[in-house]
Amino acid sequence: MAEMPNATATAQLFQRMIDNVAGGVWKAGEEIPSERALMSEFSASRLTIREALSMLRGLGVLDVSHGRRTRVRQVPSETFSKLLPLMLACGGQQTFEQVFEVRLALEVQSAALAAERRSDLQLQRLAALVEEFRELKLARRPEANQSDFGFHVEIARASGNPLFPTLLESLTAFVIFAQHESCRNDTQRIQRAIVSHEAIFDAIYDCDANRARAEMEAHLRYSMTRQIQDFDEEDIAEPRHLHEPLRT
Amino acid sequence: MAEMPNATATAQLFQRMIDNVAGGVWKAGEEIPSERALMSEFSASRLTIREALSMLRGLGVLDVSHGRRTRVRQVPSETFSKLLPLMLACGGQQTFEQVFEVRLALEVQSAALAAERRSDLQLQRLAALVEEFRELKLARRPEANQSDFGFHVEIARASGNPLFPTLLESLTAFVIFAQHESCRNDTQRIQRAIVSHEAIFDAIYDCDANRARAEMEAHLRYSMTRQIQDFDEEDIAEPRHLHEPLRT
DNA sequence: AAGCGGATTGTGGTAAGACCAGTCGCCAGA
DNA sequence: TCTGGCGACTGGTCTTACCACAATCCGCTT
Repeated sequence: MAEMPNATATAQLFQRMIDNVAGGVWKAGEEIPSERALMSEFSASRLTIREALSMLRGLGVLDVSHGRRTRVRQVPSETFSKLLPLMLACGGQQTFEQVFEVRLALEVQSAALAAERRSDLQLQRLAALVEEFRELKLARRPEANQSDFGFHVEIARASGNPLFPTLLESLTAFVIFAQHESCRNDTQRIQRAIVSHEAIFDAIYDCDANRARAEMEAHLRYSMTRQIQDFDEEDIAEPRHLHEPLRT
Repeated sequence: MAEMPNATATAQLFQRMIDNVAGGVWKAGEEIPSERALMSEFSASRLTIREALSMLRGLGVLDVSHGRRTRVRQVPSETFSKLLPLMLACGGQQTFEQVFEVRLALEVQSAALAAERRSDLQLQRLAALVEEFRELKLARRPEANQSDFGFHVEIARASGNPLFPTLLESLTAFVIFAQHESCRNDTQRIQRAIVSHEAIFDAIYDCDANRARAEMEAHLRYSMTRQIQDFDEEDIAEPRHLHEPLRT
């Protein structure tokens, strides 16, 4: 299938292992052979095996811990969270807006889908999150951002397409800590945020895809401009702190 | 910055190196110290250093080759391409439709942005791709699919946001080989595909974001339904071949 | 017979040392 | 001045050994 005779042994192994995962030979959630076993299977030294495994581990594909067998991760989505800051560090500037644009594309679509497909249970969860957000936000608690995030992810989940919440989580993990630094909490913004969430919820409640789309877009565009504005005001001197490592 | 005393030495090193990259200590495009030097800097054996470096390499952050010093990659965006198939393989039963839905979200948005931001050079390239696609498609050449793909990516590129082409390439690489299997080339479809491309191009030419959005959505929705239809007809028995390893 | 605890076995984690193979730069010879 | 080769880097790979952790099994105790 793939010929790469002039690549290093580690790189070849890495590729073969990727094929094993992508091709379903190593299934998600299951154990892969031990390093000693892989040595004979791939005819390589343990070091080389471990290097290739490390690359997989860096990608978040493998779940490897001391004493236990190594397993294939079920959902390596948080890799995006690790990767995005690095991409942004290596890439160019103006990346904050770029992430937001992608987020807009995904969320507008997922809101519309959620309006069409949401289950009653998901509706209940959304209602609870709207309420929680309102209370936290009015109390000016910092957890409001987390709740905000949860609301958006829950909508993505309600779209019925697991790719949306996965991608959204990765993108938002990058954005979220910037919020808690720079989000100014004047009364007007708080009100607007709460009302927006309610409007989005209502549209999904009514199964009105177009309204959900429009409300979500309005909500995101507003908060995007606000945050970029705050960001520019406060962090002109040192924009790099955007790239601090992310914690969950 | 980050305390993790009970993690493995490799994991700690990995994190510290990530911090170095994200924090700008190791700048993009520049060389990092040699492995022997890192040994004393981080007080670890070369093996441990190399494992951590391998993880970075797996993430596409480092450009390391034999004999030369290791450098920080400028744009590790293609990591997404490696990662997405793996995510899809690990995530479960993603279907064509789900991938297509995400693609729709991204492409509709990027078409609108392209209409607002496209440069003249990009417009020329798009015009050439429209023409190329028409000729290949009318001749029923299989390269038409590649050209089709190129047209869509070029639009994403014209959005001015590099995340769009990156994500789109990853998603489409996943879908594309299914096309050349199942794409039926009756005259009606060929005509419609060509006209759609031209309509999208015209909207971008006119800088009409709304029309670009609408045309792109119509185009994708149509081809999505057609392909899913063909797909279901032919491949009911074995939908998993979606997960075959991907080649460029 | 059933429950429990420690020894055994297997796993990944780390170390040190050695050698191979590319790459680059310096320096001597043409 | 140019050019070739030699040497000093670099990363790539292997070997061997030992440590730490986890699970498992077996024999002891109850």
